[in-house]
Amino acid sequence: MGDSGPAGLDDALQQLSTRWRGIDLRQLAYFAVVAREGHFGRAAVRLRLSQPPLSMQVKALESRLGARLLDRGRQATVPTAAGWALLETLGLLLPPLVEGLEQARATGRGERGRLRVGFVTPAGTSFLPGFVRALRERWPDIELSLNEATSDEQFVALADGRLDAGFVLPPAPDSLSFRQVHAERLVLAMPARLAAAFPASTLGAADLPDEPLLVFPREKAPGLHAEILAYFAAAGRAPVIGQQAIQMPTIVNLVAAGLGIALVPASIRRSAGADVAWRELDDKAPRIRIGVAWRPGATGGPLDRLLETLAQRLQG
Amino acid sequence: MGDSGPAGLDDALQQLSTRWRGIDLRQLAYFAVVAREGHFGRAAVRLRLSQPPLSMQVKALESRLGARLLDRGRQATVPTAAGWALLETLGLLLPPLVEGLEQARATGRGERGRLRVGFVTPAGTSFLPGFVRALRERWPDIELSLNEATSDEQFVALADGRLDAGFVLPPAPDSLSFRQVHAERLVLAMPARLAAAFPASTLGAADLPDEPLLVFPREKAPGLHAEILAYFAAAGRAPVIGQQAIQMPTIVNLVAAGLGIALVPASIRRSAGADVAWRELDDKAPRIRIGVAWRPGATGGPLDRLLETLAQRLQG
DNA sequence: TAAAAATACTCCATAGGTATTTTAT
DNA sequence: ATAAAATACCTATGGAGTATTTTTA
Repeated sequence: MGDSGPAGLDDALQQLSTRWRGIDLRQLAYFAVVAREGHFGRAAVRLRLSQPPLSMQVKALESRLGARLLDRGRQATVPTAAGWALLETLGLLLPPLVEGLEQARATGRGERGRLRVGFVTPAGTSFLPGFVRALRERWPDIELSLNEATSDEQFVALADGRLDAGFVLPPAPDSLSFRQVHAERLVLAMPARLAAAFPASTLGAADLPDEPLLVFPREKAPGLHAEILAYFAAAGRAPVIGQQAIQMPTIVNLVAAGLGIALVPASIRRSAGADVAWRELDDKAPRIRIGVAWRPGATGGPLDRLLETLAQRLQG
Repeated sequence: MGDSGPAGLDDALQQLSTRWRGIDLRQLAYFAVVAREGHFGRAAVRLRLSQPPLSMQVKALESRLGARLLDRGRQATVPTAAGWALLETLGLLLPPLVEGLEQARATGRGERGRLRVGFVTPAGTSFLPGFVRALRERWPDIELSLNEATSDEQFVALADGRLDAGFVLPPAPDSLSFRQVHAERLVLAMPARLAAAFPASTLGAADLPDEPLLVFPREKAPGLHAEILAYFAAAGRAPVIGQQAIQMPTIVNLVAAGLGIALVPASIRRSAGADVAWRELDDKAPRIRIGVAWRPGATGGPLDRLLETLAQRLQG
């Protein structure tokens, strides 16, 4: 037998299967109820059984323990010294035991446990905070560990089992399950010096400033990369690709520094300064899509509760 | 149901008899052994039963808990998250539970508990220290509370249930059980100024100095009082009764102060100074007898162990 | 003597045994 | 292909029920 785990457990198991063979929770609970009621008959009612079997079970417990536990009197049935001792033990141990059973059940249903969740920056600035709050409220015993990472990093971590779920940009590899959970329009970020030259509040692909385009590296977000370039191409344009950056805030900072323009999620505007001017884009502009990815075989735990809560929020 | 005792116990009992009905220690132990072995077959051997019933019991536990506890694999059977959670609970709670069963049994056999014991001064200076040491060594879980008191005070306390056993001077009331455990010869204590006049090392009742006799009050120790006077009477003497005192050391001090002579237990000599001279007494001298008294109905607990240990010391 | 618990006896649910099949690597 | 666990089926222990007796204040 292994030597991990609590040292006393093996001993206790040994004792339970030899010396205390036959003593079970039912008998202990029966005794405890009689002791607290001080009356076999009322205890039997409480336990939903008739009095004789209750007497017999308590007697069996006394016999197996080798000690009389109750003093049967005409007016009252009171614990003996041994009975008080046992009652004290039970009072200390049965509540946490019941709690432990409940926790095991909750863990089995995925209502308790640890979830390692990755997310890309745009998720962190848009729907994720609200979702995390909702999940914590619904399942307070699920412990979340959140880690910001790019989509491709998350795909590897998911495949390795270092991550349970990831909020990523599509497309996800075929080996992973994926479900879209969020879509957000893109807006144009341009250096403030261009604001006067582009007064319109909404621009189309044809109207955009002829500046270097700052984008995510293709390999980090192939989907988004391709969609943005397709938007330009549809208007017959092939923008110069400027500096690449793997964080949305970095891209906005580069725009502020005047290095080019960028199409970024609308939610990023909050965190930008006055050096950046913003314009809406027309309906043909791509939307940034975020979804959750997970290993198909990893369900059955807290991940199910996450997906379930996610689905409920999408409907509601 | 009463409101005394641990608040959570009633809840736990309720849960055990409804929600977790049917879950018993046997099933929990079976699961724990399988989890620790990582193998149904070996666990079955360890538990002295065949593999199928073990599988069925674990399955029944899983079903009642509503959670799968073990991942059955070709090479190894490992706990699921729920299994680990339950195993942790069991590791924490089963050892103290087994301990509690053992303590209840020990309490029932009187091998554990509190004993309130009274004793008269001569007992405290003679055999009691050794006996207490022996009792503590044999039954370390019996907690002794020792109180010095006169015999008649102890008789009242024993009858009232404020004392479990008392080391007293006979005779004990008929309502109490009594067994003699110690007898000790008496010696003569006389003021040092008389030493030269009584050079013999052993004296008889007829030879004793004609000084006031210092004794216990008759009502505090009627047996001893009567025996001492009978010793004098047998030699045709009727000594003057001097100052009375209810403590042996006090009597010896009075002798030292020159107020008279006294017949006291030999063991008291250790605690006396140089102002007292000692003489042995002849064979007709009474002996001080000390015995243990107890309420006849109070047996069945640690008192039995005390009487038993006492009996063993008298034999050995 | 009357309330409370213990005993007598019956029934059936279920724990455990043996033989066999299914599963998973 | 093979070890491991699950399933099928049987037997018997013992838990729970009703009726009754014994105990005790």
